[in-house]
Amino acid sequence: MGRAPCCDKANVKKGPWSQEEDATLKAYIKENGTGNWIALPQKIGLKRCGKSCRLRWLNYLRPNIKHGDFSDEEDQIICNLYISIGSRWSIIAAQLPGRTDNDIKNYWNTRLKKKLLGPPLKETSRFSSQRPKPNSQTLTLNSTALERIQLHNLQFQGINNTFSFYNNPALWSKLHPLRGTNDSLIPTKNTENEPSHNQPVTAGSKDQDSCETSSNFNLMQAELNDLFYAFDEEAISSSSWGLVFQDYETGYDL
DNA sequence: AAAGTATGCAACCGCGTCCAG
DNA sequence: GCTGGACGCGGTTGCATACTT
Repeated sequence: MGRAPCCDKANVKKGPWSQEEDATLKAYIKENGTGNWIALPQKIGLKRCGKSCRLRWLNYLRPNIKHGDFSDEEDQIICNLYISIGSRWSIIAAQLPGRTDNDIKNYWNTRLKKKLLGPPLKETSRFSSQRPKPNSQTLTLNSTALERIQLHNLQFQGINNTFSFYNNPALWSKLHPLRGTNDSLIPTKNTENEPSHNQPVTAGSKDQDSCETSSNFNLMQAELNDLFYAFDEEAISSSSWGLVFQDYETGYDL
């Protein structure tokens, strides 16, 4: 016995929304606000699933939704947060006013990932012939983990680049918007007695001109430690992980 | 110009979480 | 503490459009 369906699938319209449907939904919410999404379609005579109405409202109809190209700063924020917390799009979206999680997810999967990492890595003969093929679950976990490591590696390589994140203190506050709160989302290895590097980094909290490369390096090292602790223990310890770093351009092992 | 392929994005699906009863 | 309904989220699908051959 499974879960009861949220709506009568047979009598529900699917696919793109018409202007009339949009107008009906918008007018109702403007008048009454959002409430019970499941009951809403019946109230206003829409042959839509309540979840579909919610999605349409959140992603397109609600005020102040920003569509169109992402700025470089938004790219940077998405990239840094993806490294820090992975594919938690709703949290990432919360840091980008006007952007929706769906928008960011699509943007990442279709464009930003390619822009930063290059085209998808083809399976190498080494991987396919010498390593046990991971099951689909570990494959999914690994690809996300691997992307994050590769992105971190790119930032590492860019340490001497004036425009890189690590040499751009103005962006630091954007890296850890969740830090500085008591409910940090990123587990760290710090014990209570150890000095914590996991402190909020805020732009202007120190003399930006005095930020030497070495301190940036320390920051980066600390973040790399955090990164590994953020991964599933299973992902790190699994012998089936097949972790080989490869250059996306050349395909050579790093 | 037509067919095939790639890309981008809106929308759907299923599952985990939350919370009232 | 348990249960069921609703919500919220991330992954996936499907379609329209753009691009290539």
